[in-house]
This record gives sequence, structure tokens and C-alpha cells, in this order.
Amino acid sequence: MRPTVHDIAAAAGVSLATVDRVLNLRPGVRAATREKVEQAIEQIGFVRDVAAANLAKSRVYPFIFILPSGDNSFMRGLETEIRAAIDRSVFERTQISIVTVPAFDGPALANALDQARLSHPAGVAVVAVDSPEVAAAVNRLRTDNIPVVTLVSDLAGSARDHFAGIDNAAAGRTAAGLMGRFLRGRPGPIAILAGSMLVRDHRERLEGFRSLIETEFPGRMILPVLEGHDDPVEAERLVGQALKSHPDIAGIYSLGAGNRGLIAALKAHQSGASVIAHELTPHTRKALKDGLIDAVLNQDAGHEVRSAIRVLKAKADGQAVLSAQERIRIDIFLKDNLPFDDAAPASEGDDI
Amino acid sequence: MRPTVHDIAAAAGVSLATVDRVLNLRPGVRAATREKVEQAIEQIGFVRDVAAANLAKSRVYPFIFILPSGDNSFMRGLETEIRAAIDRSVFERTQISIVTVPAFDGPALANALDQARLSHPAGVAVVAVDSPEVAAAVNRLRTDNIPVVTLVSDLAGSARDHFAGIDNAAAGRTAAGLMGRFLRGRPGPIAILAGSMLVRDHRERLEGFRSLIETEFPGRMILPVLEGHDDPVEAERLVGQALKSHPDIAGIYSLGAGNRGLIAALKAHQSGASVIAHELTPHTRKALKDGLIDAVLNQDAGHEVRSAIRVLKAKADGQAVLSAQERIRIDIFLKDNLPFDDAAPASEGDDI
DNA sequence: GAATTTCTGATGTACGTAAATCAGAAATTG
DNA sequence: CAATTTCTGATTTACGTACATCAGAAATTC
Repeated sequence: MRPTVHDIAAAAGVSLATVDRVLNLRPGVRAATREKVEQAIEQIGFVRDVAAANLAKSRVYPFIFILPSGDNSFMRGLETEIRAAIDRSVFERTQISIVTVPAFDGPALANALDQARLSHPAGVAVVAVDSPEVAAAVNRLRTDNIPVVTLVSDLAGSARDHFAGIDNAAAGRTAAGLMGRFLRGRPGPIAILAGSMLVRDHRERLEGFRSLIETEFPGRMILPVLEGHDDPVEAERLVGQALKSHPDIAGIYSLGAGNRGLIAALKAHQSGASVIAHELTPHTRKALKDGLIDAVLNQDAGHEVRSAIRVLKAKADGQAVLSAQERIRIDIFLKDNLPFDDAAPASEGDDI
Repeated sequence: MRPTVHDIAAAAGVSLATVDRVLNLRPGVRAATREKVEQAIEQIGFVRDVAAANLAKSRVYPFIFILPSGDNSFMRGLETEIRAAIDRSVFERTQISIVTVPAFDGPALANALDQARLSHPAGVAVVAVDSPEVAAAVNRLRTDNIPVVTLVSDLAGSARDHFAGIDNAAAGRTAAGLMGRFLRGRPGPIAILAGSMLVRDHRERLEGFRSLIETEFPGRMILPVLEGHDDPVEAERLVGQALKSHPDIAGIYSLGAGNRGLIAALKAHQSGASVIAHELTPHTRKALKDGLIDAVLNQDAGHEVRSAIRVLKAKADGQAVLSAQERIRIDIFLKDNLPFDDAAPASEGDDI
């Protein structure tokens, strides 16, 4: 049988009350006695029954999720997944609220983080914009001992507890490895469509892609990055221009959002380029099927949300996280291994 | 506040004891009263607090995992993950035992299942051999109301509750889609190395691969399947023979185990074929790095084990499973997106 | 050594559910 | 309608931990 607090008390020769004081870091225990109890805990290998503790505490976890507003399909899918988690909150003792802020807007995000701080949540998950003011706001939360998890896009130089997202450098390299192999024997440059260099995931993907092409497929030219700010209209214009001025483009890597515009431009120019994009949305799914896009790298929003919640809970309880379990995978979809067709895109699952 | 059993009692105008009888399907409640209680449960939206219930019941879940013996790297990695789960069993209220049986041996596996049945476990996870006697044994378990989850390889015509593994037909199609794109512009046939047609995962991968090549890349010849029984020595011999008699082989798809033999043969023949294999093991990892293998499709053993346990628990408690969460992804590894280098291969994580 | 202050023990209640007991009410049987 | 049998209610204990209260013991201070 698993040892209980009673066993500690017996082993240490103290009362239950003292054990409780030690376990919950309450004052009123002499150093020598505390030592004795801690030794007993060590010796009999006691581990607190979190379920029972949470029951006794009637613990609930108020969490705040902060993500960009706008009509970015991936972000709206992410929001759907958060709402799905809210539906489960009764079972999971969570109490999740969603806050949206304009995309790529550091000050607004920092402000939202400071706002969140005032309500003393048990944890915050945030799709980060990589700027110093955001890092500072995150650090203020950490100073208050509020766990922070970055979601989808990470944040440099901050004390965030965890990043719930894919390895974006690896994603860029994966795209490059696939692209290089797809283009074998076909000359022509590669165009890159990004959203904004203000978010770290885009920067990391770009860097991973570029470095791998340079080292593994030398001689393959990469055109200057098109920065479309995840806006379909802008993306369409930029890609259209590029296809017009470089009719020999062999490959296109779209590492951000705004793929609707990319797809429109591809259609308009009847480009034969091999295309790799990110995030499986209704639009990219259709383009895959139509043969306009060759491969889609996807991160599962549902998995990321669930992982963020698990990690926030663990951090709030001061528990260790099973890091292997929280690794978010990079899904690679080709036309032929798409998950079920009909369902709403947001319900396509993940993990765990 | 979430409603409790007391609220049901109050709402239905009955006592706690009666509510308990209804909730736990105990006898001694008149049909009319039972109805009344069930209506109250419905009305106030009561959901049992599983944590509290498990605490009260001092519930433990004795599970049995049955997997093939032998030195198959993937299966040994799977076993390592199960042992990791055993290390967590104190926290998870599980009590897991591992049983190994010879690979590809239906009768032995059926026997092991019947043996497992005698100990009345709360659930069984099994790497299935797809044969009628195994299906029958699984059905006997189900008759006893013991949940059964197939692991890695599924079982036709049985009443197993769940399959914790990848979509193997999709895996085969993914391999074919990649292979077709890798080989663009390069003539030559494709060789396929399989383990055994007695396991369903191999059959499904083969079928998926073959059908996609035929429809999407017509004209690409596929050589007769080499059945190497997941044995490195046999695989090396078969692949060596094939490379000798067909020096023009452009691609090789290894859909089972025994990749050590495949790699040895590739080295010996200095083949320039594009190679796609399954499962990231120390051997395939090294071959990827050395450029002998182009891509590895991987299923995360850790994720599969954790998923199997979650599902078995849910089934044992008569709870619904979050199917999106239990979808096992197909990881695609190229030389350039390998997860951390140094760690033991078995600790590379998953999920969840 | 008396008066404090600081520690420790004993005890009880709570969390939400499970499970058992026993008495009494209701329904059924003869 | 009395005698059973079958339900139902009331009550208690338990699971493992958290938390509060109060009395008494031990250490500290003067």
C-alpha cells in the first residue's frame, strides 16, 4: 500500500498536525522536528495523493488564454480548441477565460498580460509576440508566482515556464529537407512567404529552412522573403508579383498564415512550383487535394491547448511535467494522408 | 458550484442511500423511484467526480500488457515505455504487468490472452496478431467485461474496445506519396520489405502504399514483396538478392522491422535508392544521418502506451474517451529534423 | 524560577463519493 | 388483515489530504 500522512506521522514519531505543517510549509515547526519529518517522508517514499489533496482543497484553476484576434484560420481553430477545453472544465477543475488582442502588437499584448495579472489567475497561456515589453510583462507575472506557458510562438529572454508548441527550427528544416528532395533535378529558385519577423515561430522556421537549404542543397537560390503579415490580400499580391517577375520559381515555402492569398495567386498564375505550407485549415486542405500544395506541416491546436493546460496545472501544483508527453509533434500531411474529410477542421485531434 | 450527490437526493426527494443505489446500479430501488432519481440527475446536470469516487473506492487498475518477445528494437522500446508507466503506477493507481509471447504466433498469443483473463484484470493491452483464434480470445475477455485495447497492430473481427496505434493505411500512403515525389524523374522499380502478412499493420501499410503508387504514380513498377519476418539476417539476404538481380531499383520501402539487415545490405551494395523505413531506432537513426535512409515514419511508443492506459482506465470506468486526444500521429523524420541526438532512443516522447 | 513565547499534539470538520448497517415504511403475499 | 417480502431512509465510516482550533508541553526570555 502507498504510504499516507499517517505513516509519516508514525515513522517520524510526531503528530498528524506537525506532518501537515511540514508538508504545506506552514510555520510553527522547530527546525530539528521539520528535519525529522522530512527524513521520514524520504525514507518511506511518501508522495502526496494529488487527487485527494485537490478534493480537500476544492481546488479550481483559473487560467487565462491570450491569443491574437483577427480571421487567421489557425488562431480561430485554436480558440475553438480552448472553448472545447472550457466545456470540459467542470471535470478538470479549470476555469478558463479567453482574451484576444490584435496580432503582432507587442504593447497591446503586454497590456493584456498586465491586466491578466490583476485577476490573480493560477496560470496564463499566451501566443507570444517576441518583444522586450512582452517579456517584461511575462516576468512580472512570474514574479507573482503565476505560471506562464507560451503557446504556438515562444518568447525570448523571459522566464516563461514552458513552451507549448512545435520546434519551429526543426519545422523549417523539415520543410527544407522535403523541398530539396521534391525539387531534385529541377532548377529554379525558392520563394518564401512569411507573416512577420516579429513573431518568433516565423523567424525560427525561416532560419531553419534557409540554413538547411544552404548546407544541404547548395546552389539552390532563395529569393528575398515576402512578408505578408498573415494577410491573404497582401500575400496574394506579393506572391503574384514574385511569380510574375520570376517565372522559373521551382518551390514556394509558406511559413506563416494568409495561405488563402497564396493559393489564389497559385491558381491565377498556373504555377507548377512545389509548394509547402503550414497549418491544415479548410483552405490548405482543399489546396492539397487540388494539387496546388504538395505538403502541409501542421501543429495540432487541440494538442497544444491540452498540453498547455496540463503544464499550467502541474506548475501551479509545483509538480514535474512529463516532458516526453508534452512534446508537440509536427504533422506532415500530403494529399494522401489527410485525416477524415468531413469534420470541422478544428476537431481534428492530437496527442496526448 | 458543481452539483453533488446530496443535491440529487434533495432534488429527487429521496435519501443519499437511494441515490447511491441508483448511481452504482445496486438493487433495492423501485422502478418508479429509480426513474425519479435519474430525472433529477439529468435535470441538475450531475456528473460524478471521478477523483472523489476513486478515492472512496481506493480504486486500482490491474492492467496486463502483452507484446512480442525477441530483439525487435521497436518492441523493446515499447517495453521500456511500459516499464516507465509502471514507475508512475503509484501516482496513476495502475498495476501493470508485462507478458511476452513469440512474435507472429497466433495460438501462443491466444493462450496468453486466456491466461490473462484468469487474473481478472481491469484491462488488457495487446500487440495483436491478426488471426481468428486471437480474435476469439479477445472476445472471451470482452464477454467477461474486461476492456481490451489493441496496441500497434490491430485485430479484425474482434470486439476490442480501441486501437492504440497509427492509421497504417495512411502511413503506407504517406510513404508512397513521399516516395513518388522523391523519385520524380528517376526511373526504376520499387522494392518492398515487409515483416509478415500475419500482422495487420504490415498488411495495411503495404496495401496503402501499393494502391497509392498505382493510382498516383502509374508506370512505377513495384517488385514482389520481400517477407523478412522482422529478422535482420533474413532481411539482409532478401534485400541483397533483390539489389543484385535488379540493380536499377530506385526506391525501397521497408514497412516492418529488421532494418539492421536492410541497412547492411544497402551499405554492401552501395545502392543509391531512395529508402523509406518505419520506426526510429538507434539503427534507423544512424542510417538517416549517414544518408542511407531518406525518411523514417515513426509511431511514438510512449504515446501509444500512455494512450492505451488512458483508454483502458476510461473504459474500465465506463467513461467516454476524447478520441481526438487519442489519435496517434505518424511522425516523419528526415535526417534534419531528428529529435535530440544523445538520449536513449526509448525516451523520445510523444503526445499527448 | 516565573512569565512569556514558541512549538507540538489532539481533535474535529471538510472535500465528494462509496459502502455498509439497521430500522422503519411500503408493497406484496396468503 | 396479518405476515412477509421488498424498498427506502437515516446514519456512520471510510478514502487521503487540508485546515482550523485549542490545550498543553517545551523552549526561551527576563
